[in-house]
Amino acid sequence: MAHTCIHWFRKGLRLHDNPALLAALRDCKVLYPLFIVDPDCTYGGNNRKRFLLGALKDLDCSLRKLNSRLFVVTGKPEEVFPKLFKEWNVTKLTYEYDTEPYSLNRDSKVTALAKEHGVEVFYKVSHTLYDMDRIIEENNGKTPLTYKSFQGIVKRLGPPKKPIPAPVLGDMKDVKTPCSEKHDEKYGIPTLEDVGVDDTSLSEELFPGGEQEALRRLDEHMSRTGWVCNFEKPQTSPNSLSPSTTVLSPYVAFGCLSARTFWWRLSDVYRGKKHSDPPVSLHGQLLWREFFYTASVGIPNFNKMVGNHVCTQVDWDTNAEYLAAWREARTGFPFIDAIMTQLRREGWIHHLARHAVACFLTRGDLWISWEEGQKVFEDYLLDHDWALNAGNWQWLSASTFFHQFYRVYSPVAFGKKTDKRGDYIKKYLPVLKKFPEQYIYEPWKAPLSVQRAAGCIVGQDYPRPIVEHEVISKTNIQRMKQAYAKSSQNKSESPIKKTASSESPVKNKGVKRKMTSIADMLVKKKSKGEVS
DNA sequence: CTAGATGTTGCAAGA
DNA sequence: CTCTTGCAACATCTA
Repeated sequence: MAHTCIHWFRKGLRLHDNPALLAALRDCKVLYPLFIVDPDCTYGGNNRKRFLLGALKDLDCSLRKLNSRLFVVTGKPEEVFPKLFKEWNVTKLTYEYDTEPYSLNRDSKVTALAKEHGVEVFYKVSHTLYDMDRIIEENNGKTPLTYKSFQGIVKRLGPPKKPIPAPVLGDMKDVKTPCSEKHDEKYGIPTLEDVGVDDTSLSEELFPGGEQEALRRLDEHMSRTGWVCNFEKPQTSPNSLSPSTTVLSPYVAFGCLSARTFWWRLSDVYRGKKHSDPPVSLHGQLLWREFFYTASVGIPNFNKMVGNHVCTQVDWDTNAEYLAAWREARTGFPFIDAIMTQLRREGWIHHLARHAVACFLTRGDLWISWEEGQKVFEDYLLDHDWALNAGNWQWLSASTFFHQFYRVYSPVAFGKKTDKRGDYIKKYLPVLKKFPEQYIYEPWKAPLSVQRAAGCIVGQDYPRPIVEHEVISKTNIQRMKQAYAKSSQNKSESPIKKTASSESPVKNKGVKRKMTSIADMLVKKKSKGEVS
């Protein structure tokens, strides 16, 4: 059977370990590699858009080497596809499975349209190490809520699948991509300007998008054998002047780098050597990703507090002033403001730096909902990932997964552990550059003479702290205590209404797997047996 | 059922 | 400088 096939790139912006693409090549004579610029997707802020366009350019470049091209079309997928199905006489559509609610909904619509047009749909799980549904199934339909239990499940499932190689010219000998003279005009990759980005507002591109860049960086890191084997996440620094971790996360988030490729390359490095283990190792980091992905599939309303059964309900304040000060790096706490500056400028901050600012925004100081922080990170983080962002915000706000709310990060003390001199602060907040070490984390404590000598008066040139951390963090711990007390009271008074099972609803806080989604019902049947 | 250990990454003070 | 301890104190898992 020789199909005319569209391979739809969404995430998974790569040729290596792309089983749906390879499946398309196996039985088609005509291939259209497609990316749709979907107006319903924001693609985040300017840095994320630049990364995406870079990844698309790289993809097009790699496809050219296979005598093919990338077709970029703007519009809602459910409007784009019917036109393309007809225009190109399409008989098959392939894509990588995506578990985000928006994607599931979109894909179910597109699948229905494909059916109407007699187009066969085929997809594969390759964004994650495992099929999330399989993990939940292995756990008797319950979503694991601790890393330990998750590890146990994964151990029973065995190591993830090995990645498959990228297609080579030989795979293309019976496949053509019809390209007109006007390809660039009609289907070219949009410019930054096209997607509404003023490129003069962007700073230096530290992490260029694309599969080639991803694989180059992977090679670079994997050659540091000792470093990889000894890697322990909590020992890495949130405020080093250059990243203390791999920063491969943006590449994994966009699918420029396959998680399975990353996993097995790590296994190669580990082989025969003593090495660190999950949760702190690099393998452990990939498993954290799987953990949050699984939770995002199993827990309804995962990116919200209300309607999220595992999330502690907290009476967060609405405070536009505080939120803006946090987002715009003017809280008056240099460590917090430096981190937020790095985030906005460069699109990446260290995991522990995320902890510091997330705790500060929510349970630690400002008492603002983690959902607000989630939105800001969605805009700024190059490695933004729906499931990980929601999961980590719940963790840091001590709403879900993590419960030791009395452990509060200090916006002053935490950074000192790894950067006593405040070099990181001085890099991102040059206005404080001349402050002596003694006051760099709390410039408001410096005598006026010292402030004058540093050429920076607190209250004029740099903001005064918006809260008194020592006081407010103690108040907030009490507020958290109340929220916890209230939520455990609610749980014992009104047990969750799915009492069909014999388990106690209090103990069995882990949600039962939600009903099979519409997308599953429509799509999943087709590739049963292909997926796991 | 209870008691104790554990949980990727807290802080401050003191030995 | 590294390690321990008290601080106030959560849910979850295991014995």
